[in-house]
Amino acid sequence: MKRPLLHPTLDELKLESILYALADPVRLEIVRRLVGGDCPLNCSAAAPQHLPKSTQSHHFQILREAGLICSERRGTEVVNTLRCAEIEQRFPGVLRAILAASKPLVCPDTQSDD
Amino acid sequence: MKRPLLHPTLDELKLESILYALADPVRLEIVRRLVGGDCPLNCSAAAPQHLPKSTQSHHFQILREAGLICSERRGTEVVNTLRCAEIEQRFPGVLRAILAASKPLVCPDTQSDD
DNA sequence: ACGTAAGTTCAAGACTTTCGAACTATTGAA
DNA sequence: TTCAATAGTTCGAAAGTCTTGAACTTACGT
Repeated sequence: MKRPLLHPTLDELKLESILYALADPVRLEIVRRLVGGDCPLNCSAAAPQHLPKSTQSHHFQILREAGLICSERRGTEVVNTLRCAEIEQRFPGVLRAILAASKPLVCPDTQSDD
Repeated sequence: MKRPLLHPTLDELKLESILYALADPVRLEIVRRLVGGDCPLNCSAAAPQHLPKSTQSHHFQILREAGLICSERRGTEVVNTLRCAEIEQRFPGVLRAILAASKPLVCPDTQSDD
């Protein structure tokens, strides 16, 4: 039995849930892939390869319920988009800064190496 | 037996750990109190009242190990400061945006935009 | 030395996460 | 329409994390 895909409204977004959702490396990677491309991705395409499907489903539920992504059933798949603008409106700068920080672009002359 | 208070270096900071630490309402509140005042606070003063001490200790450990706070023993207490500048250096804008978003300030025009 | 105050450690129960197995729903082909 | 394949969901169990009371440590003041 598939439940409807529920999305919180702008009002219902909680900063803590968003941070929690982004605190997991797998979920952060999913979000990065969604922000990267312009077109919506299905779950398997947005998730890292070889992630068990049950785990994948769990991660997407957390992202959706935190309000980070919008998921729509399209036939047999679920296509996902980042709720970028809404989150930016509610929590200005947060998602942007996190996404910027999440890519430690290895620029050997600007970064001190480890 | 009390273990030494270990702090990650700048290099060792992980974005995920920082987000995870801030994703808990109690810990976010602690961080807010630390950023609010200029002087370091001991654990009991920084934590919400009536929080069991074992829970408090656990939360401070998570904050410290994520690199968000610096804790120093001062006699019988542990005084804590936010590692604001360091985190800003490593993950620009992240902590600032989260703190700004965490308090829906009554005067929205006083917020500096990034 | 004693009592007090501030934190820490430990252990147990509650809760969460992960993942295989079984399941559902939609599509496309025969 | 029936069948197989595909994309996700649900369930259940094992492993892990969180919360908290109780017992402990450490430092301070008297």
